[in-house]
Amino acid sequence: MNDFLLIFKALADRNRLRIMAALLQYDELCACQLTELLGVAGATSSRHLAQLQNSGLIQGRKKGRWVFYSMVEELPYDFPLTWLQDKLLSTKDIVEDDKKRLATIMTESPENICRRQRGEEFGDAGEFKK
Amino acid sequence: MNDFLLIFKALADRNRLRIMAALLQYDELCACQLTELLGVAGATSSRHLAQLQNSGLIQGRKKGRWVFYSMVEELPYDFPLTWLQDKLLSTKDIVEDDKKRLATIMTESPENICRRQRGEEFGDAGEFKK
DNA sequence: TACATGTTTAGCTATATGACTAAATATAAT
DNA sequence: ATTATATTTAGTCATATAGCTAAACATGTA
Repeated sequence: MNDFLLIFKALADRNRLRIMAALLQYDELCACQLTELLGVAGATSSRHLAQLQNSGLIQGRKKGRWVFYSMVEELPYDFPLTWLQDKLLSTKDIVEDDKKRLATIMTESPENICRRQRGEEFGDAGEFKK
Repeated sequence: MNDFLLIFKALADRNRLRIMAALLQYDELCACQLTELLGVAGATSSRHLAQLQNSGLIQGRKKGRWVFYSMVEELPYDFPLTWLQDKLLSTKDIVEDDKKRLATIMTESPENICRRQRGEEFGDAGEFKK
């Protein structure tokens, strides 16, 4: 298949761009933190992460039960990450709200995030529109 | 809506990347030449061109009955066109065959291409209308 | 061992996308 | 004006994609 095309397909989704923006701000984030950021089901966020990983842009590092994701250092096709970072982080409608959400998420332990996600699997406080 | 995302969506399709590659090799190409290159229905290629144009990467110039497409000079979000050109034109499975096809197409007049396309609307072999 | 927990995979559904044909539009030629 | 022609839009269909829940997997803990 076509690796070059995979890069654009990986970036052609709003939630995956949000993941990229998050990983461009923090060296490493675990799956549950990114799930919390996106506000989607864990399975959904996992699929997005798999697609980004498959494109060669991000990598996952397993540490016990957690998987920490980060940008790949040696990017495929010399992908211009600096440009992406510059534009992504200054594009309001994608990451502005996420910056605050991320800051909050980083103050919590992954354990607490995961615990809350488990608890919220069914009916949280109605904040589940989509 | 999100313009930045539109760029990646525009590039997340093999046929649209083929169009980009073609326009990175030739200053201007008319719709029928690009249709001929892709080997799809004229309507299909027209929709791809519209999407690329809507993303801000290419532009169309009307000249009589023909519409000539070309890259936009002032690209949105400082899109790194040099990088795209470099990688796209050296990625075999996308453009290698197209380079020869394009060279052939350029030896013909748009009129002939359009005439053949009309004739080939139904079944390409043997259907010699007029 | 058994259980708990973080993540992924499987299976499903709704929407988005890309392909086609036919009709509509815009412009040139007669 | 009428016809021809290049392109776009409308309408349809099949496939791809993104979301969900539930089950499976992998690993830590009792």
